[in-house]
Amino acid sequence: MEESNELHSEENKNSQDNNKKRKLKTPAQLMALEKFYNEHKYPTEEMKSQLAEQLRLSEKQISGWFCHRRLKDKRLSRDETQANGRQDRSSVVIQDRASGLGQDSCGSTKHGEHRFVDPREVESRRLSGHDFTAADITREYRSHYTERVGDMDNTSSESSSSLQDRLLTRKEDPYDVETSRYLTHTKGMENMGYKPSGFLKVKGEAENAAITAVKRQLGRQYWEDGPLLGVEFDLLPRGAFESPIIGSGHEPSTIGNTVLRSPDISGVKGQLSPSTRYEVYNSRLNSQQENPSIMHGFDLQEKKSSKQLRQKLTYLNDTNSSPGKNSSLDIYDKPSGGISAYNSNKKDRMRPKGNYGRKFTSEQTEPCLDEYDKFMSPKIVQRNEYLTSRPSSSMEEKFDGECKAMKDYHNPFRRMNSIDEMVVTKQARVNFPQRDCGTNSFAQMPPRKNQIKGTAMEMPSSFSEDETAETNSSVD
DNA sequence: TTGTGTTTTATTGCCTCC
DNA sequence: GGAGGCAATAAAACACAA
Repeated sequence: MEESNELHSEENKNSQDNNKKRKLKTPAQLMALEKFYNEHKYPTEEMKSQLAEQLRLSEKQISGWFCHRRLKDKRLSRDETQANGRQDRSSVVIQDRASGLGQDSCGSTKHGEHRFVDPREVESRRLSGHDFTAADITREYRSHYTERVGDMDNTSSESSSSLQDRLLTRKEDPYDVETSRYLTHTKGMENMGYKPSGFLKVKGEAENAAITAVKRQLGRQYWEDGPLLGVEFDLLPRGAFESPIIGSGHEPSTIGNTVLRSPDISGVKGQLSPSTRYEVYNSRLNSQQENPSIMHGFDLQEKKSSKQLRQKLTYLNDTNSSPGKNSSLDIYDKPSGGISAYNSNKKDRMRPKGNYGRKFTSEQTEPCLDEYDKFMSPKIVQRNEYLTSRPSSSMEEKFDGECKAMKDYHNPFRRMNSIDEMVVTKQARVNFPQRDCGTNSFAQMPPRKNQIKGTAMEMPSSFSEDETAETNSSVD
């Protein structure tokens, strides 16, 4: 009895100690959470549960993280609003569109000031009245409002969710594909009990109609793809983005024959959190890529460079890895000189910062190659290979195949649907045993049907052939 | 090495909705 | 009343400059 009490007190003590000290999320967990947050600001209970299980966190932690993440969004939103307080409405819209953080889709019903239009409204409309599949919704999200939703959704507002989503690289970011696939998997959605929550919960159709009406009114003031409110922007002079950075501490990196210049990220590198940096990096790149009008001054080479630059940055954002590292712990805990050529001086050197550079306690174990890491890893290697020395075609094929298989293989929340899928999964395990992480649910993820071969699978279906060819040519 | 500032995480209380 | 969410707060972890 005494022994038992002792044991209990010991456990309590341990648990208290464990609870007392906050534990930092591992980079992989953060990335997964961020990615998930980009897709679902208000995850359902089941989603949280799944996420918690897969990230080896408690549901409480998950809930708390999402809560704080939303607060962070809101705070950023407020800051941006204050910083741009003098801007007129149109400018605010511009800023909102560009920053991706200008709006918050706070689910609270008591914060009317933040009641901006949210993708969940679209979601709400669809879920409430129309028989759209989850894939449709996902396409809607994934296309980042390139499809005009009533000619206003992409102009009047986008939530930080969708914008952050947009901020994330879509072609390169493996999470993107992965979570997207999760979203597109209707069955998975059903399994997850996908349903509107939070903000969406309290939004009735009448409200949607009202908001939509406002959005329409606002939206009409904008051109579909052009400047706002009739403001003409001068085309950027040719080479405007070719500022002579050389010699100013930003050393260009060379990939093949293409010179990549480090983006002007020194200003944001200083104090931004990992996630924020992640957003900023991508927003800067995506802001160029998303808006075709900005591309006026770009010739093909520049576009090419931009793509490669983005790819490089994505690589930098996703990892601080060195080649050959498979585990996320390796990736994040041991930043190596693999990118030293890119950041040579001290000020701009790409060192891990924030959580990316944080040490993790010994008891804080990384989820054993959760789906994100597992399937990210090959790409990391691929990118690194690509950046340091162009991979041989066989290398490419190898990684390509691996990536494809891994992406198909490690699809979170997907469940076995058929024997065929199980067979394929088994095959995938044989192909990539080193990434098989035991009986983790992710390890049982069946491959995806309708696999797309090669790099094309990394692209949203909305991408044109030209872009596909272009991307391929950039690789060439 | 140290002090300071920032970010992240955990906790608590309150509010709203069902 | 319970669940879910937001806001405020404290504290830990980290970055950075002196």
